[in-house]
Amino acid sequence: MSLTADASDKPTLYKRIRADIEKRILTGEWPPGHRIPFEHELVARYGCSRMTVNKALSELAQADLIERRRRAGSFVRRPQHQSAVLKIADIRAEITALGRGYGYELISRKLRAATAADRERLGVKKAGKVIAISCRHSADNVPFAVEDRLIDLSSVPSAATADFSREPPGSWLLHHVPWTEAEHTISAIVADDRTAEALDIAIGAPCLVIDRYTWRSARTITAVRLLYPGDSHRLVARFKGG
Amino acid sequence: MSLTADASDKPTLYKRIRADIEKRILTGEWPPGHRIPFEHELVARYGCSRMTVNKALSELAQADLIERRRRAGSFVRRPQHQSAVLKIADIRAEITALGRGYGYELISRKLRAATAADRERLGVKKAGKVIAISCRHSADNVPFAVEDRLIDLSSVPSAATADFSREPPGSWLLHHVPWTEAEHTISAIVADDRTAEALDIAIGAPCLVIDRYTWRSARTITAVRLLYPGDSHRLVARFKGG
DNA sequence: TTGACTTATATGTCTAGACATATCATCGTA
DNA sequence: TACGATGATATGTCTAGACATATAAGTCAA
Repeated sequence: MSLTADASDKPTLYKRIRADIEKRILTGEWPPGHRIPFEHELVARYGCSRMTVNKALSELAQADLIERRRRAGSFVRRPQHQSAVLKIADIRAEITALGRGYGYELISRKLRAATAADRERLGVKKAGKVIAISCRHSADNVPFAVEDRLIDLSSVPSAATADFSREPPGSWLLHHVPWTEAEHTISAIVADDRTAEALDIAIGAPCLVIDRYTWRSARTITAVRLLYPGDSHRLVARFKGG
Repeated sequence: MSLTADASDKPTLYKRIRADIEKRILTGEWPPGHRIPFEHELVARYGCSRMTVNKALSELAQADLIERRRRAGSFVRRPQHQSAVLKIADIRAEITALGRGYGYELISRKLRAATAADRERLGVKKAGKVIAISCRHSADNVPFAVEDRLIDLSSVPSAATADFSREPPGSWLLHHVPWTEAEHTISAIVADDRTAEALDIAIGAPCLVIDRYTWRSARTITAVRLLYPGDSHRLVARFKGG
């Protein structure tokens, strides 16, 4: 081992302890189930107080890399049964990150009393007003995605006066509604005639579908369906863990 | 406000402080940009030491709910530009979670010297041996997904003797390779004749594609492509945050 | 063999201090 | 006006203790 207690340290001590342990886990030197040295052992090894070691281990536990059990010790966790994490980026950010020009076009915007279908889609019972928006995002003037969105005006009244002909509703909401929870569903369909025309692809071509349903504190905000050309668009996720 | 300092406490103090603040942020009472009370103010309010308050705030910062700036204070963060986190579950776990019977069937298994295409797919330069596996997962005897996998034997030599006719390679790898990193790409295609037959769907039907590329400490382990019937399969993600 | 009780122990939380460090605000100077 | 030095301040890290609590493991009795 080389858990040296000194070293010319840029990072603080607890970070170094955390990094040391993390490295051993990630390289497989300490496999899942392996017992990590007790706090008092690490205290002796690094020559610091227990609180410092505890902070390092607590953060590793919070990151699900280790599991801490009273009286037993700390153990390397088995990879989270093969689940992974995928990051879905904002469309504008995604296009900009690709170094391509972002374009936005409002297709339609309707303010109406919520129909039964609208209420079902938003998961609300009470009738109220909604805004239905249809728009298109493009990259270098090539259709990138079409968006079909419903906003619950009783949750976001200020959306009634927002100008969605210039700003995409997703960006607007992001800046006007603070913290949210959301549920995403990803699926695939083949393009019908309307979709094919909007995305400038062939009828029957594959499309990636993202349905996002957003709320805040049990209050529905918006439901959106994004359609991407399936053969050209890709969602990429990199993750560390199990 | 009702930041009461006492109360019949099941949870510990720092957890209660953290929950109090989190609630205010999530409900929008403290919007993005809002300055959270200084540590010394919270110390006074809760009647505890600074370390206790610090622990609560540190965890909120780690969860990206707040941002801490020296000398300035702690602030509610603006939602992470509309990125989200999606959990992709293991196929067997996914099917079992749905309360359906999991079925597995090995279609082919070939051990061979890596071809140029294999090396490209695995992202390795050196020639070596690989295992190519094709298999199918089903739910209640209905095809659920087809899997096409490549395992780098120089990284996982023991895979050569594994019995993939009984155990899915994904599960086997999970139990024999500790911690990994991975990259996922999700896209959509339409079924060609071979895929259509394997999944028992029509040619031209939409399919969801997940390409997963897994490595450990810069060492390639496996590359896998999963094909799901796109109209029936869904990836669902729930998340909290921006 | 099984079940109930006891004990040792590692983690969980907390304190009342300490010094370090980044940075905002102010004041003085060129 | 612009720039540079200075001090105030909030967070960042750390200490050397403390008591609480869950639980593995051992002990003893039914």
